[in-house]
This record gives sequence, C-alpha cells and structure tokens, in this order.
Amino acid sequence: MDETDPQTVGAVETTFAVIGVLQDRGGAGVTEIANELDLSKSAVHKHLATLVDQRCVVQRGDEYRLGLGLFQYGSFVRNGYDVFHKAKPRVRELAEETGEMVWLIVEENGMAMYLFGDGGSLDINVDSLVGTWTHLHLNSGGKAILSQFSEERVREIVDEHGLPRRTARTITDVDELLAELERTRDRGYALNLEEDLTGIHAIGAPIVHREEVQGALSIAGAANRLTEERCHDEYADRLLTAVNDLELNLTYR
Amino acid sequence: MDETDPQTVGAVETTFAVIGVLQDRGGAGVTEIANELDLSKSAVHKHLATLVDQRCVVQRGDEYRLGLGLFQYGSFVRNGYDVFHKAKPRVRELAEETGEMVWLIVEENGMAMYLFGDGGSLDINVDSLVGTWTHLHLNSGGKAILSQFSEERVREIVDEHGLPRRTARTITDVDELLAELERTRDRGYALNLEEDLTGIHAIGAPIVHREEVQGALSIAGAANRLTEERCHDEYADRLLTAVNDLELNLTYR
DNA sequence: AGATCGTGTTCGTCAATCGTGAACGATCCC
DNA sequence: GGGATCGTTCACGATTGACGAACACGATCT
Repeated sequence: MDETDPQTVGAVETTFAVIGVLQDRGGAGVTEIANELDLSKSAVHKHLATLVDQRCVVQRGDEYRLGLGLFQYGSFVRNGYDVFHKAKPRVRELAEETGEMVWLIVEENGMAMYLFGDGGSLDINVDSLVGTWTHLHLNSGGKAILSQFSEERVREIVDEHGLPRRTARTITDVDELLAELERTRDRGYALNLEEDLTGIHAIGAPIVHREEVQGALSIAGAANRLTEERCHDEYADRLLTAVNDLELNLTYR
Repeated sequence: MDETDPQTVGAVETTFAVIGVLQDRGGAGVTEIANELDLSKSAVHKHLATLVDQRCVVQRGDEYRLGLGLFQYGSFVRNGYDVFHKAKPRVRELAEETGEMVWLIVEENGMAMYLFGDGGSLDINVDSLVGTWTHLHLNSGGKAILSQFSEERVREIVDEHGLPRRTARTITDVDELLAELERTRDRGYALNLEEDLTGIHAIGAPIVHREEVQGALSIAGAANRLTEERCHDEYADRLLTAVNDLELNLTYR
C-alpha cells in the first residue's frame, strides 16, 4: 500500500491521514477512522488526543471534528502574503463595479490556490472556492501566472501535475498550452473560455512585482455575460488598470 | 521540561512545535529550528520533509515557511460554520452602515476566535485579528456568549483559562463577571468599555439558534465615537435587529 | 429488567521507528 | 583557497507508536 519513505516521519503522516478523514467526512468517530485507515482504535485515539491538545480537533460527544486551531494557522499563512492585503480592496472594487466574481489566486509548487474572492450572485458562494487548490492550466489567473514562467518551468509543472481535462475546451496538450501562454504574454492577460467549467468564462492578469509573479487577479462569470468580445473590449482594461494600481501599491508600501 | 503524556503521540507534538517556530519567526532554517527546540538537525529535517509532502510547509532556498496547505484546512473549518455564511452579509452591512469594525466570533473550548471581520479605517487591518484567539471575558462578543452559559460552565471556563488583565478596566473577578453577565442577559447585549484595549469600545450580542449559542456579532471602534450612551441609544438597536434577522435566517435555510 | 451491541477509553507488551551524531556536498565569505 | 555556514543523508540504538485485549458507559433492543 504505502512505500514508507525513510526520510519522513510516519506518525505525522498518519496524523494527516486522520485529519484527511475528518475533512472528507466532516467529522467522524474513532472506530470509523480506524476502519478507514486500517489502524487500531487506540492508535487513532492517541492521534486524536494529540490533535485536541493542539486545538486542531474538537470532540463533541462521540464525534471528532476539525477545530479552529487549523483556521488559526491558515489565517496566519494568508496574512503572510503582502499581495493579499494589497489586493483585497481592489478585488472588492472590481466585484462591485462589474457585478461578477473576482478572484485573487497565488501559486505554490506548481498549483494555484484561491486566496480571496468576492462578488457574484448570492446563490454561488465564493467562500466555497477560497482555500481550494486548482491546476494552473484551466484557470485564467493560472494561465496568467504560467505566462510569466520560463518554458522549462512550465514543462516541469506539467510533468508533475499533468493537464487534466475538465471540459471539452480544456487545454490538454503542452505545446498548445505554451502557444496560449505566448499569446497571453503578448496581450498581458489570459482568457478562460469554458476550460474549467462549462458556462463559465473568465479573464485573468498576472501580478508582477520585482521580477516575480505574486499571483493573479481574475474576473469570472456566466459565459453569456462575459463573452469573448466583452472580455477583450470591456473587462481587460478594467482588470489591467486594477492590476497596475496594485503593482504600484506593492512597490510603495 | 516536558511531561511526556503517554496518551499522546510525541512525534506529532514535535511537528507542531516545528510549525510553532515557523509561525513565530515567519520562516526559519533547519539549524535554527533544531537549536530552538533542542532537537537534532536530522530530526527537524525529517519533520519538515513530511510537512512539505503535506503541503503545509514550503521551502525557498535555505528557508522553510508555512504553506498554503494549512490555509486549505483552515478555510475548510471556517466553511463548516453555518453561522459564518449567514453572518457574512450582515457583518458587511453593519460595517457599511456604521463605518466601524464589525466582528463575528465563535467559541471553542472556552475561548473565542475571530472568524470574520469587516470595516474600520484602512490603517487598522481587520485581517490581522481574524484567525486569532481571544479570552471571552474581555470581549463584548465573548461576554455576550458567556451570558448564555450556565454559571457552572462559566466557572469552569474561568478555572481553565483565567481572567487575564489587559487594561485597568478588565474584569478580573469571577463574581463581578457573573453580575455583568446577568446585566448582559437582561438587556440582550454586552458592552466592552476599554476592557481589552484602551481607547476601544465595543458592543456585542449573542447569536442563539435552537437553544445553542452559535457565536456573537459585535461592533467595535474608537471610544470617543462609540460612547457608552451612543452604544445604548444607537448601536444596540442596529446590532440586535441584525442578529434577529440572522437568527431567522439560520432556522429557515 | 436484562442482555447485547455499540461507543470511546485505558493499559501492558513488543517491534517498528523516531531521534541521534557523524559524515557529506554546496555555498558563501573572509 | 580554506573556514565557516547551510541543508542533506546514512546507520544505529533507545524510545515509543501501534497493537489488541479489557474496560466503562449508553443505547437499543429483547
């Protein structure tokens, strides 16, 4: 089942496995977790007790759930991003102006994470995406970020994470992706035309500061509102000026 | 130094110690952490390697930092709170209307955590408080929550966490606290008059749903604007109506 | 009412492994 | 170019993490 890597701490890995089960099931009992992970009840109990001590798990009756200690760590990590603080007001403005969803994503180890979002209709919850990973190639912001990387690095990332298909329009070929990234680099922004979710278009631009990509801003919405033309004619300008202002704000803090 | 509790997993505790150092220093190297924790470099390296595998730590050159995996877990935990989604728009509205800072806090194991906040002047960053713990007795929302607990439970919490003093006006006596909680219960909201930070007043109300406290909403701002009278005459009404709407929203989801 | 199942919890036991310290490569700086 | 760092790797030994049986408790049947 598992190749026990001697370079890592197994006990910590099982603890994360426990956390994983707790996340998947939204809470679970000792026996349930033990069965799922093929561990003894007592072992699971010990791990849970440790996690409770660290405030990362809470016990309510016979059920254990993930605790606010994890939220504490998570918030700390987000607050460590300068670009988060600087981008937040801009994201809000854009969301207000356009009435669409606006996102800030950042890259880490070849994947992107939704760091902050705002706007959109009330029936779609932006918070359900915040804090989730996404591949770079099927996201307007992700392609914007990739456009700032060298071809070598792009290939490395593709080798590691692949180019999984989400819709019929997803780019699944490396060379096609590289061509798309060149177009993106030329015009300064990337489009996502139903490449991740059918019915959703998006436009994204990279945030560059001191020769490094800090992340990307993107606007996403229903494909019939964010048509390809309106992206080019309307939204591109708004997005790029917002990003430019943001980049200035990053230098003169 | 440490009483090794046989009921817990030591290796996991050291991993959390490593995470703690990384948080305190905002990133560190292997040697640095090893010295701080009195561990061998190789041990620290192993822990860091496992944390990198779990995406909870990232390596940049010779420095390790906390990674976005932690943010992923943290966001999941916050999204698990129904009251977060329901309160968010109300918090925003209140912040817009009043121009002051508005908070949603929740309780866990006798402590409170800032789950969401908005508003306030731009020089004070609401996000720096989000994701941090606070004692219940020196917070308007915290006192609002405590007012819904039995005297027994309040005493338990005080026994466990104490009543640390922050300012000259902090309540540090249990009986005084219980009296204050009764006043709070009678009028439906709690005041915080420079009990946590000098120059800051706040007003908070508990969010009750199905006989259980889900958290508290509070408005905080400069003491000269949020005077005691204006809290009673102006802000109390706005706050309580917001909470009432929210409570209705919680039942009919 | 009694018994059986289900929890989570505790406890001793033993092998797996977590932590150690020394050696290794790479950088950087003097 | 040598003398510091740094992070990384490896083999070994003592610690301990995982096990499984026994425990206490509650619910749910019979």
